Amino acid sequence: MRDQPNSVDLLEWYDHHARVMPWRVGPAERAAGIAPDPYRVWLSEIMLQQTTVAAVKDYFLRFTTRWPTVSALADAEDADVMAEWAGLGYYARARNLLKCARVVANEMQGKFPANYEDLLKLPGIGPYTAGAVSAIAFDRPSTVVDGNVERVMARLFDVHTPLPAAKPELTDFATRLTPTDRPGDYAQAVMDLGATICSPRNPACGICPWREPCKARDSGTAADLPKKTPKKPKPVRHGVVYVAKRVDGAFLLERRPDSGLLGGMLGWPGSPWQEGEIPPHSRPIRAEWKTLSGEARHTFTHFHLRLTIKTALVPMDRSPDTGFFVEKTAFSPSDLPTAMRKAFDLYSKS
DNA sequence: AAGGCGGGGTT
DNA sequence: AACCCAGCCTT
Repeated sequence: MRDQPNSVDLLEWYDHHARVMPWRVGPAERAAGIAPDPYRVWLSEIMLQQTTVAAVKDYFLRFTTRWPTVSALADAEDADVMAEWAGLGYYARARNLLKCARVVANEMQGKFPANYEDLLKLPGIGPYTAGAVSAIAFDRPSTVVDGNVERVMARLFDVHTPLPAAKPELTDFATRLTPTDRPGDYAQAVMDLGATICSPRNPACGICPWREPCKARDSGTAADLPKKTPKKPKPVRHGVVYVAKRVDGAFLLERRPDSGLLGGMLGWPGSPWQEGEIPPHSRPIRAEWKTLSGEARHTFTHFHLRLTIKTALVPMDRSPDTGFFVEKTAFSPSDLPTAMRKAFDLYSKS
């Protein structure tokens, strides 16, 4: 009879192969009694939602340098936090990040709750993040189920049910494997295993600490798991944005509404975006508009976008119908979400 | 239960 | 150009 997967085997592997990351307290440090800072664990886990480690690194370092504590972040201006988050995507995370920081700073004396249920109540914290913060920051035996863990469980137990229907079953397997000894290291170990050895495409089964008990390795189906229900094709939407430069170098921008696409972010004023023809709309300021050749292309979660860019140079004394001028010294393209930054890049090269 | 919500990487 | 990855919230 084949052995069951064993958390001790995984932890032994993790002790030698843990990835080094700016927010992580490694196994040796933890064994020496060094506890992680819950603020840094929480911030990193919010940033890591749907986002790779490589993309998060620089953002994490900038955020923690500028706002070293949850109270410092709670006192920040909304616009500063949104600008610092620009380019990382899923901007509701940044709005919820601030909401959460203010609850923790103002109602919890700057201390994050340690248990899963209380963490789950906070804005932007769902089942995954509640488990991750509870396990990693407070060494509680919470079960952590992210995409890596789903993949590892699907392979270990050869689950062929497609996601997301398989989620409860995979969570159940993950729960039964979670140890009470070193739960924080274990949570990071399963995710590291999924990110390195048990990777989506070419799993390195030959060097996997769980190769013996892995049912999918047994049956040769590892690389085909987990199954996923097919996704819908993305339609193409079209729109116009207006890049107005005042003669002193200031640019005309608008603050997008908090709800919806790119919510709370700066952007160029423009038309709505839709399939087919560009809908009727009004220009943000009276000027002689010229249309640039070419389009800025960007793909969102559920559609492709093609933006036509119109530009104008406007005199000092003219006031906009929409938006506000941002002084030359205060404007930075890196404050814009990527779609808007691409539009600016096209304008810059014209 | 289903769909909205980014961006980067790989093929 | 098409495909892959993937957690929280709202509806």
